[in-house]
Amino acid sequence: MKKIIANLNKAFDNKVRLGIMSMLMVNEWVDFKTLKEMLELTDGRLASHVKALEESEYLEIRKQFIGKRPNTSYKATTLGRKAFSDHLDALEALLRLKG
Amino acid sequence: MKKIIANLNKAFDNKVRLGIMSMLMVNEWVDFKTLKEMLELTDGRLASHVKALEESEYLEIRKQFIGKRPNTSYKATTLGRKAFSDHLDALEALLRLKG
DNA sequence: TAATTCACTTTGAATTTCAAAGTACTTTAC
DNA sequence: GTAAAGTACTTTGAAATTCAAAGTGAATTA
Repeated sequence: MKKIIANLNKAFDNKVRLGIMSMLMVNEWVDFKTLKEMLELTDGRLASHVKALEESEYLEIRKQFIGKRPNTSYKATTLGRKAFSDHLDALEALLRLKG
Repeated sequence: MKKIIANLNKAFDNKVRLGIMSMLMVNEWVDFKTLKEMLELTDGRLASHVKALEESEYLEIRKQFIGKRPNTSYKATTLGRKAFSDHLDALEALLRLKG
């Protein structure tokens, strides 16, 4: 009857990071602009959170040019997917106290 | 295709508060000591988070004596249940991007 | 009478979060 | 040809959050 909240990952206690990871669970690569628009964020706020996730090695970055314009995309790493999935399991377990 | 994370409630981005609310969704009244043990928290940490939830009017407090010992219990208010439930719906919606 | 229980409050430091502004380079519009 | 807009940041600094640790006070059991 222990470890009720211990398995919740601190990396995902923030809305923005939850949102980013959710998007990246569905779509392989999502670019900066799309994330920014979908999650309704400022540049700085998004940049800081992808940076945090990158430092945890939960996502990887690809920089390229589309035409002449820079384009930066993000993808969840295997580690990131695992961590997020574990977090969701922990959340579910928490709520399964209900049943 | 908007409001992906806007409906997530800031009050529940913290593990401890998630844990407290989860317990209170299942059990009408839960006392301080039980919460503390179940969630493996220090007195101060638990006290600060129940205080925050109380200030949001998400839970109510009942103080009584059991025998000669003080006993403090908490219960989710209707507002709290609604807020938590909405938060979970928002979480679900977020993850339903998947399907 | 000393230690323990219960439920806190206070303090202070560390961490986190965020808006705002700045950077740098490119491209499109006028 | 210059001004505005696009892309993807970084920096700065202030505010908010989080937490451990220690203190409080009243009662109780050893």
